[in-house]
Amino acid sequence: METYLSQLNDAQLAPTLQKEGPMIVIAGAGSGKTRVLTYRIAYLMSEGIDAFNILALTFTNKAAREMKERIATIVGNSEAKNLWMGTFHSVFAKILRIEADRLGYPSNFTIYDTQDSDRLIASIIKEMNLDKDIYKYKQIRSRISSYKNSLITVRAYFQNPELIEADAMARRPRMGDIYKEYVERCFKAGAMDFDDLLLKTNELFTRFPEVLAKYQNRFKYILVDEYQDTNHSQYLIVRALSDKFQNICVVGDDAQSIYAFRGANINNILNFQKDYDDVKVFRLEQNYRSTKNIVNAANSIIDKNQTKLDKVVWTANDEGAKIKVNRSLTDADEGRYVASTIWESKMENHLKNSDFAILYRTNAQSRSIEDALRKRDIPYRIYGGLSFYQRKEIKDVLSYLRLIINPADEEALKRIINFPPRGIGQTTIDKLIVSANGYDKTIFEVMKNIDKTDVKINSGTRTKLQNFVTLIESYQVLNQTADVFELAEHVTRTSGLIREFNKDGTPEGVTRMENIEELLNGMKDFVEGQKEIADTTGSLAEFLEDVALATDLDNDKGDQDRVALMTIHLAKGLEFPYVYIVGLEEDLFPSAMSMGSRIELEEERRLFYVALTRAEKQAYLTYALSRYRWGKLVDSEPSRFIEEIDEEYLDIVTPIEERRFNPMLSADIFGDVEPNVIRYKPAKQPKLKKGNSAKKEPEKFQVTTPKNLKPVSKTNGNTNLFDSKLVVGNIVKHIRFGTGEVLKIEGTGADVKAEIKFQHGGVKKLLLRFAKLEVVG
DNA sequence: ACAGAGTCAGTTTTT
DNA sequence: CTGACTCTGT
Repeated sequence: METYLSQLNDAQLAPTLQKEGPMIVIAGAGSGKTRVLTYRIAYLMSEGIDAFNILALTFTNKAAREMKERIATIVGNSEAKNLWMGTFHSVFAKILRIEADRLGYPSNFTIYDTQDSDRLIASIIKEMNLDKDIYKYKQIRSRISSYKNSLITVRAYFQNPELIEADAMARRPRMGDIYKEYVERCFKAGAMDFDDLLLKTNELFTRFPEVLAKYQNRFKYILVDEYQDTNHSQYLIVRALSDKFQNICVVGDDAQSIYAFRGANINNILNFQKDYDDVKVFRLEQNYRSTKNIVNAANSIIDKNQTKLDKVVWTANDEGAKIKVNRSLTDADEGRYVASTIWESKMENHLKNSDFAILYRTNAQSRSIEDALRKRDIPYRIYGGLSFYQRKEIKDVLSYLRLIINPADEEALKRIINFPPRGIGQTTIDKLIVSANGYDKTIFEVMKNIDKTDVKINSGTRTKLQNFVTLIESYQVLNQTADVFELAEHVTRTSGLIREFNKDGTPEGVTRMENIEELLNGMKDFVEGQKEIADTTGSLAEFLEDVALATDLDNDKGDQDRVALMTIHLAKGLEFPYVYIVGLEEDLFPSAMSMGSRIELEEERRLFYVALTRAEKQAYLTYALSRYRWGKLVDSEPSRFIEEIDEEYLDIVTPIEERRFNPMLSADIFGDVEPNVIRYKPAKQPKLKKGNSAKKEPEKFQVTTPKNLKPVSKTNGNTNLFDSKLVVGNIVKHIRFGTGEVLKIEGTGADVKAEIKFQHGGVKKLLLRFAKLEVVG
């Protein structure tokens, strides 16, 4: 039982055994802070503290799950189950469900994701007849989000002349009105956005001292991981909950604070010692993760920052290989370099794919890397970006389920009221919204009582509306008896969703079907998982909450051997033997948006520090001299961060120019491994006039798409445009064209190829049944 | 109501 | 380069 403590060094042991009082653990990268947190909880429990009295707030749900499992092996499964662990958002969503009625919310409130918020804001701006070029919904959303994170409610906003002034100066005098309307509409829809989960928790604790007392008494011991990334709202929650017993343990690293953009306040960790009396301070400075080269290089970077706590990270590990720095001509070359060196080191060292991670600053950068990995047949998995639950078809299914639980959910309703199409158009929906606002009812209620209202909608459409209401109500009845999986299966079948996606048998529709299938499988797992875990209900409501708050990382079962691709932000807390940091170019990393101030630049530098310290054995830094941005090749310069590393830790490898002509490393020898791209040669070779070879005019070709064939791809919901690539000689053109349209191209050389492809779900697919090349002239 | 066709603005980073 | 929005005609 006590043996686990022997796995700790002295520096780790001290905070682990510190049972009571406020304490902070300043933990350098790779210094074993998760281990300290885990063992401290296990230790508290072994000292007789009830698991019910411990609350641990982690950065991801996955981290919470893993810690819980580890603790279970030490103290036993049944005890560990009683621990409350999870992210701020998931823990307080649970508490809010219990206490919802005090705040006037239903306990089955919906959680709006960013997309839902965006759509609601966009529709409010439209309803208010505001100029959408001035009132950009994304900017509005981020303003609202930062208000909420700073606990500026609508009322507080209107009482604050400075804020009103600032928004007026930004040519957005109606900002406060939008904010007010947004909050009211969310409330009416029984919905909370991500920020509300924290804001409403604060509201709950301030307005109802007896509720606060209840949770203070319950959570006598509180632990917070990644404390440097908490925002003001989270800070206040922690303060309030820990106020009575002051048994608060925060762990973090100021050098890894990278979430200022979502309100994280680095001062929370810098000032912790001022917030509580007699704070015990612990430092973990020995790094167990990385080689000396990596640790020292990382130190040399973070040294350039002015704002930081005193701390020296060191390691007893081997010297290790130097950090490889590679320059490429283009982003595609960069991808090839990454893919080929992964391939080589896998061969040489018998490594797994999962030993490698490729980290980038922006999600858009994954494309060129993916292409290169695919050509080498290296399996990979992308984390983040457009997550599974944000895909159109998945959100459609989920919207039906959301509406079953909470018919007030306006965004879910708007999504599916006419999908699949049932003859309810925009005009009708607009009328319903206006009427709902007028009667102060939800849209669903208006529809249900359509005959008692004075809405001007003709009888045909009324019937359609009533049919829709009846459909949803029949699902609600089924939800009483069926489990999540059975219900969802029934819904997808009877709502017409499956028919809609299966309709034309397009590859697009097929992927959508596969995704829906995957969702249903996930539900089956969920239902079966719940049978084993006693403390959860396995209800639809619970499933939807999991889905709303789960990240890609949380869902990763880690059972597949794949190279990991993700943003640096997502990589925080993870480690990999081999790490590539790609796109180290000025304006990209550091981001062009962050070069305005020292504060922002220092955050970028911390981000780079986080990236580098993910590596255990070997780090690669790569940059390209030019890169495609918005379809245009743009020149770029190496990032200043490369120069900031002490040169003694670097190994500048062969420039890519020499590599790209090495056939062994060229992608071409692998042939065209994208089976979905087919090259066409013209049926007739263009004839060159004899004796006239001195004057080789560019030849003209044209591509015709026959009118009688239905397009297979749609670039958006209602248009038929094909994205195609035409290769004529060495001219490559990207063209978008419609059915029956004629394309004219010029080029030299007889070898004309037309690649016609389109994209869906991130996978390039072929479309060519109707492509025909003809030679003109 | 709806499909087709044309135009336009956008890239940090996430719960 | 791409998705989202707008305009047009049926």
